[in-house]
Amino acid sequence: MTNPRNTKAKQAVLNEIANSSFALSQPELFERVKGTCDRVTVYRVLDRLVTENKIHKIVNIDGTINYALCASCDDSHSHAHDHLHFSCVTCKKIECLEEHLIQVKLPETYQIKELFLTISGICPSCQPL
Amino acid sequence: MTNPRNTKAKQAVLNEIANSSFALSQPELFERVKGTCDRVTVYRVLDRLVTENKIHKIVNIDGTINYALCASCDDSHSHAHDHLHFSCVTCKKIECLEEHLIQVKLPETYQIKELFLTISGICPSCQPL
DNA sequence: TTGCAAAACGCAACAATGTTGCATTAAAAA
DNA sequence: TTTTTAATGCAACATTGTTGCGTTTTGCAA
Repeated sequence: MTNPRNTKAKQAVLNEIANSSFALSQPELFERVKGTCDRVTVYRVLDRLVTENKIHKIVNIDGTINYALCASCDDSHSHAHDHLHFSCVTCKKIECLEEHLIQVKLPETYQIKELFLTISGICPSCQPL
Repeated sequence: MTNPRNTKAKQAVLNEIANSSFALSQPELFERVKGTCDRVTVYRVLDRLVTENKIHKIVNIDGTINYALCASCDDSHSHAHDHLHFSCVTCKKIECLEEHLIQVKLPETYQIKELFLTISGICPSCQPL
């Protein structure tokens, strides 16, 4: 295993992700760390952070890829994302709902590896009165 | 409401989707109807078919977008895709498992619109002995 | 503290996927 | 058959992501 390094770009990207209440895409992240590093670096930093289990990748319902911290995750175990994501159609934010675990029964001829559940709708902050 | 027309391109695309046992992406579809119509037309045809509720869009776990018929769907009702998709890590094919409906309970502060569940794993055809 | 190996970076170029504008073609209704 | 306008082709552009390579910087170790 190679030694990961702590660089300015990595810190900046991780910081933005950590301080955001919702998942961010690469373009959104680049916008926020602009000046700190190159566009390509953001891609590479994100790949590394995912590999290091610092962040995880969320595919939104429209196919866009977003990144978020995972409160329940630490470096010591591999990621098993059997929790769900909520995607708000109003504010477009993506939340992890880690307390909601998913269980599905399939015929035994299917071997399940991972579950990806995203629910679209209106989040609490965007509810009309 | 405008009148949809039945064109060669539309028939060709729909035909490929109907004759495939798994969901196809735009590039895959274009490859299969090459010669019949332009690349851009495939995009437009797909948009129209989705609007007309003839096919539905599936976002795969890697963010790629695929299209499939929905056996249980007809033109008379709006699409509610509360069934799940199985994405095989071996053959890369995506299947609709329409018999498996999903039910999730969230706090009432969340207003649910649609559910997107994709399970990755190994499909029956790709199981090792 | 300084030197060094390689991890990480910037930049340029490229690739894949999707979108838009506009003039032309062709469905399907009159 | 004529007419209307949905649909197409083509060219140009936009966005997102990738690759190669020479240069910089980090973290370790002398």
